[in-house]
Amino acid sequence: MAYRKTARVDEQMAERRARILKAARDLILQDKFRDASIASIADRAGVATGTVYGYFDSKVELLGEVIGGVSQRELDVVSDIVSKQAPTKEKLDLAVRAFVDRAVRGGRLAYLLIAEPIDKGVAAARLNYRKELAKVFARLIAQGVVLGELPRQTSSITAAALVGILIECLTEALSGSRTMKKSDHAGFVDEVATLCHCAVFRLKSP
Amino acid sequence: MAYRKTARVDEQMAERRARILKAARDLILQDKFRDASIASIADRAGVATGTVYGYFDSKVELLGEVIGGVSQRELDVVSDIVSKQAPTKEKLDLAVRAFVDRAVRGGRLAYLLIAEPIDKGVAAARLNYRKELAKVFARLIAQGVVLGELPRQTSSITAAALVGILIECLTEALSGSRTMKKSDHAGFVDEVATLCHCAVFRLKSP
Amino acid sequence: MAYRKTARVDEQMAERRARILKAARDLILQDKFRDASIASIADRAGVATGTVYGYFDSKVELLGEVIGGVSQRELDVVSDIVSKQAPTKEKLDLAVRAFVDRAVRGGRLAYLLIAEPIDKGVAAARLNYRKELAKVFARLIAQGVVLGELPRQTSSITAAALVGILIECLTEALSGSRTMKKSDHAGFVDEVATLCHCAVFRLKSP
Amino acid sequence: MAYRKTARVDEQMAERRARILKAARDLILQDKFRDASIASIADRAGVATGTVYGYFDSKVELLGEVIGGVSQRELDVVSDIVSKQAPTKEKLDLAVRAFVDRAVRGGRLAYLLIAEPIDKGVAAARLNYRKELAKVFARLIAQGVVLGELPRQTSSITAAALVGILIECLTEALSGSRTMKKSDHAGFVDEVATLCHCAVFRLKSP
DNA sequence: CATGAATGAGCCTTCATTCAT
DNA sequence: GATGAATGAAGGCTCATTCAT
Repeated sequence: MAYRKTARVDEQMAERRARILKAARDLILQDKFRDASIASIADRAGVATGTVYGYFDSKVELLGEVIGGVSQRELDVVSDIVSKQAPTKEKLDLAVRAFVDRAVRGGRLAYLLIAEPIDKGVAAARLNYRKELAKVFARLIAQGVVLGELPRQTSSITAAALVGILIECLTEALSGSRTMKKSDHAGFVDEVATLCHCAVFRLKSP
Repeated sequence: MAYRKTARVDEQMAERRARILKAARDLILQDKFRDASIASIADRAGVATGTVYGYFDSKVELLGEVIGGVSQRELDVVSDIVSKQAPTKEKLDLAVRAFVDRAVRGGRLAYLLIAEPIDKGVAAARLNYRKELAKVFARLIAQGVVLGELPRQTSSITAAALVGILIECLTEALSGSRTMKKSDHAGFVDEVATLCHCAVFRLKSP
Repeated sequence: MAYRKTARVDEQMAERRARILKAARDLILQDKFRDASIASIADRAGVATGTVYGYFDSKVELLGEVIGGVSQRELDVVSDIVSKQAPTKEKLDLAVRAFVDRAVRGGRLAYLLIAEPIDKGVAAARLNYRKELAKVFARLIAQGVVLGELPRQTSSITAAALVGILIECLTEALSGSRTMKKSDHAGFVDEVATLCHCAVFRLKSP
Repeated sequence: MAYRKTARVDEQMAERRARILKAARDLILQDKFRDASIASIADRAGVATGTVYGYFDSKVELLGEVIGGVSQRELDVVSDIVSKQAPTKEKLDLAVRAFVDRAVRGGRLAYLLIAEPIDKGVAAARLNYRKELAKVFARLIAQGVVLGELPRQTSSITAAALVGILIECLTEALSGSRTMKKSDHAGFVDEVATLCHCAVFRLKSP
């Protein structure tokens, strides 16, 4: 019985943890960072403010985990594609399209990871996300170079450029409250994919 | 005598204004945005807190001017180059190199314009900076397309991509406290310039 | 147990709320309005400044409730008397005497409602109090006129005059720190009652 | 020459003093007390903030003199009437009508002396005004009693009542932004005069 | 004596964090 | 472990007063 009780308690706690994280995520997405006070988060999660501190050491840690959580999924998707067996060119194209697609569908989520005013300690999580994303791309590029599929280049720089292209184009596209039409969407994705392709292959005009 | 007195006072006030701006800039660069309280800024500038309000209407305005001041110079430099009479390819190359050069020399200043946690009201100034920069590039690209020097493309998207490339590569390069060696510097600028070139000319590998 | 705990907590909170209100009232009565800063009030109530905001949304609301609380009781007393079935003359006499009596017993409290320097937002509560009191009297007078017990007159003007008589006489009597002797008290109440009577019946000397 | 220079300087200073007082009065009348900062007053008077302190020791003293100045004229008018040789009944009527008339014409001026939120130190001036006004009436009443023209009464109480009637009726009439029509005006003055008459003669209905 | 920029104490309010229950 | 009221430091801003020029 002790076992079952503990298990149930663990379950409850896990669920509570998740509820708090979700509440934080929701608030950040809806109301901008600045309104995501511990009080609001707790309220939305249906727990007491003090309870939050039973699951997270500080606000910074909580928000950091929110960013981290959101980021990880994006990273995983891209990372999975990169890990596949396929020509570099194809993998890049797939990865970029997947990323853009998710971001556009996710709406303001991309914005959150990029441009939103943000709490001091949380900035680290955000920067880390970019760094990780760049790492994944850097791996793909380095592979491509070694395999002779790509020209020589500093993979970290190109990777950063890819992240920059993705982020800035997405921010530009998503920053307004306007939603993209389906037709626009396809064209947009194509252009961004082209830009990334060109950045990686670096064919210069004479 | 009245004249000299006024002149001297004006001088002093201008200097004080500059001191306050510099104090704000320094604090932002060193200690992150969040520590740039009016009290700290005033303290660092060697004035009383109330004095700050004699020169700026609010904290947002002050920080906005810090960003704006830094931004404008960059924008002017790039804008001037774009306005010249020369082939698009050349102008782009010059503009990109000038921008990167200034950013690298400016040290962590570029970082300020890009990735730093930031006050709500100040975010506007920062976003505005990116938008303005993108506008300048968009103008250049649109011209190039009309003149037949560039392939058809959505100038606003490419422009955003250029901003992304510049900002992200610079952030990557400057984010650490490490300073770049001179030899690295040249190579770095070359690569970024190449990336921008490729983004604009969009030559795709078969 | 949960019940008792909650009950006890509620009790404590109610007591704290009362303590804060009392602290505010005391400060206002003793030290004039302007010294009733949130800090002083909190200090006097033995709580932290932030605590005040757990019970009141803003300073204006707190001070408003101080005034309102005091006022409402007075209004209720007078209003109840006016609502009774009795000759106008008698009801007026009772109401006036009740009001004066309470004010004299309440010490300098009446002063608070009348003449004390006051915070912008709170002024509304005070003016409102006078207006409400005047309304009650106006109702009584209008009734009296309709019933033929009083001569024709503009009830709102007479009502205002009654409020003026009450307030000014009370202020005069209470403004000093001196307390009224019992014998004086009776005479004072009689005179004020007479004044109100005359104002309402308006018998002019030839 | 020394003499003339001094005289001219004195003249200038007197004028400046007057300008500052007028500026303060105007601001108080137009913008409510709270907006009458030393800076605004100085600005409106066309002098530097520091200059104000050459003519008044403190803000409290300045505002006090504003109230005092306004009050004195009212007091003088009433006092003059009371000092005349005439039946008490007549003098009271004249005094009351003069006071009400001036107040109604003066617009918000009466309100200023009565109900406006007010600075700590200035309250004294305001209370003093009421006290002085009451004194004048008390003198009239005491005379009337001695002369056998009025019934026995506590002159200070009746005097306070008169002040209350005047102030409250005027506040009621002037508090709105509405201006009184000429016909209303006459009726209003008549009623207030009647109320004061009745308060003083105290003829009670059986 | 006039000037007006500088001063800095003081105000209201917010909110991450703690801790008695 | 959950609760949520209490805490109090910190923040942005105002303004009466001072003083070097």
